[in-house]
Amino acid sequence: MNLKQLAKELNLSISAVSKALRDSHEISASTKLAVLAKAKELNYQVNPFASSLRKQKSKTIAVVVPEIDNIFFALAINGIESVAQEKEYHVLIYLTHEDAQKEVSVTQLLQNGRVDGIMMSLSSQTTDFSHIQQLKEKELPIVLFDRVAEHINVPKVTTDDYDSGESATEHLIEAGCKKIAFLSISNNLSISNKRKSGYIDSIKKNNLPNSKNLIIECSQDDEKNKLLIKNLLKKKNRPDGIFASVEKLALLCYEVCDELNLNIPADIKIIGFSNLHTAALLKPSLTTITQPAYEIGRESALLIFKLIEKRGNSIIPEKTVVASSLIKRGSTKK
Amino acid sequence: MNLKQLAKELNLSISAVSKALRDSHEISASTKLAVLAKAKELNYQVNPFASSLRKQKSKTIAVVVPEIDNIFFALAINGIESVAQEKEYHVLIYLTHEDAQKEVSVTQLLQNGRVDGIMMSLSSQTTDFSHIQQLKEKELPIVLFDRVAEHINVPKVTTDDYDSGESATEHLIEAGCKKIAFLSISNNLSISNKRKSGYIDSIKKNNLPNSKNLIIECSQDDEKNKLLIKNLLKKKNRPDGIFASVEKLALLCYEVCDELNLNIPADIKIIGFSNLHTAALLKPSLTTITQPAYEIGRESALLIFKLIEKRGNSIIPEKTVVASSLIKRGSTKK
DNA sequence: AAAATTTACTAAAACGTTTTCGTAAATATT
DNA sequence: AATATTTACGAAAACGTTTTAGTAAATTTT
Repeated sequence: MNLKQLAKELNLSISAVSKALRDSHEISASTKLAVLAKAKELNYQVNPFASSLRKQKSKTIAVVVPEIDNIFFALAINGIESVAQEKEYHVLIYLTHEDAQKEVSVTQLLQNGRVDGIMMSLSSQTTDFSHIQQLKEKELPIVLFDRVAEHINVPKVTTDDYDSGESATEHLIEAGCKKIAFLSISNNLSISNKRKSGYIDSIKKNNLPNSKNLIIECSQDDEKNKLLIKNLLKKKNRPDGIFASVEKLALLCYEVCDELNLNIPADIKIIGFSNLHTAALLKPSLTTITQPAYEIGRESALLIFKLIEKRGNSIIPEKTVVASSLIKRGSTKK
Repeated sequence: MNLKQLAKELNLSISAVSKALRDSHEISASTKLAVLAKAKELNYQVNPFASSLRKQKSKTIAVVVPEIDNIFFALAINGIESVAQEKEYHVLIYLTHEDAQKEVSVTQLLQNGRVDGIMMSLSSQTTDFSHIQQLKEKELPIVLFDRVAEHINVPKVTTDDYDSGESATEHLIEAGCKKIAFLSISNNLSISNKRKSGYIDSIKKNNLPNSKNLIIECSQDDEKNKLLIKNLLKKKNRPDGIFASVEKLALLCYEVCDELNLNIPADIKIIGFSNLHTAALLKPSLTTITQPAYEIGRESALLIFKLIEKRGNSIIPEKTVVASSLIKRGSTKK
């Protein structure tokens, strides 16, 4: 069922029917009624490709994320989808699996008009940002969220990573920690680095030991990460507090403490960025910096639609920050 | 940059260029080379809408799920995406948020050719399946996964819910439980009902009390669910084992036991369907029936592509079952 | 050497919309 | 009543591809 057939049924021209369907003022009320009725009767639906081809609009946005089996990204996508649904847009999902090359190829794939905008969270392996710059130059709307590239002037939505890094560290200090380690996930990632800066500055401010040995550079390989953490905690003068920059590192700490028979929080206190539903159910419950993942998703989506619908005058903020919240639980009890 | 411009640059006709790009035998090797080179130089990319319009193929599949911030669906989507990437297909995501009405409207939305196939996991509120039947009649390929409708003859991919229900119950019995409760999530859901059947049959086979009072019908409202569970465990002759049909109900049990000061597994043993990363980190660690979520996603995707690429002869299995595995942990220790 | 076939292309239609432009008829203005 | 404007529609172009049908020229077959 297409416009041609519908028009024939109605004894009208294709253009009249098309106009009637989008409520054009050129069409009389009675004709509109007839068209709507017939369209419903015959279950007419606009062909999206013909429409997109003609209008040069896809009514679709892309979400490019490193992984989806990570509650943060799942929640962010949830937020994005909620806005897309309001705007009657469609959402395409692409996973990079932390592979910079795949990120580039997806980015190139999306430059053919398939989407009206792209929302992306960078892979931890991405060190070159020219593919992002390219989108910018092609004037394809893009918003980076959470894992952003600092020095590229595209709109970015993040949480207050530096501040949260500071307050997480302060919280450990208040809980009595004297020697706090920081678990970094990747030197490529803005989130990791900003959280680290917050940590370092807080350590300095409080005149605590600011040793490079206390900053552990972890990777995507959890076996290796576990070994790194184990070695850290096996040392004679091991730290009495750990600040994990991402969820999975905090969980690895729990595993290692189990294996080394270290008591949390008596022997060592742990805090980590996390959106884990079960943080409160762990023993001890895990003190977290909980990121506003859903809101970050929503904010990013609202931004991308601002860019898509942009009229000359509107101002798009380059940075949007949605605050995280520190949720104190058992793992940092005095 | 489109075919027209590219053809002009090459002093060729549009059709020659189009054919060269898809390696047609009608075009000489030298011309093909020239076309490929120029296309690369000018960064020509096929317009997907023009192509889809002409070919009546979208190169896109839709995934319709009740929620995404649920590790099971996240993993399933991961599996689906891996196949889609291999096939160079695009993946659209739609969330129904357990709303039957939204499920119907999404289904209708997708009947205009936007996708070549649909993979769906039903909402817990869905009781009428005519929208699925409609897809079937429109010959729009559809595969149901995990949460399927039993009596509709479309391909379905699930785990061995009945068998797993049985073995979960047997496991509790072997661990010494004499009075086992089952937490159902929705009477509309095949997964819940099949797991329940496995439970009931196992209970009967072992001559244990088969009381309706031991089957708790939970809902989407976690406050209410918690109350139901609390009431169950407050009873004088409370059960000594609980089989939670879905992850979140198992977690609620942990919360309730905490609040009621019941010791797991001494006072009560718990087993639940779950894909939780942190199952092993809970105290005690949670015994789970772990579903092959990623594989279910992959299988469903492979099936949808079989349907999409269907040649008259190929046979599509109506039921595909991927086995779950029982992972014994602390919550069911003798 | 004539006829048949193959090669390598071009022209044009088709996919189904949307939108611009044109125009009779109806209505309003002077 | 003559002119201007509005109403309500239709024709046709355009979006960018893919594919069918057609055709000179080159090659092969008889």
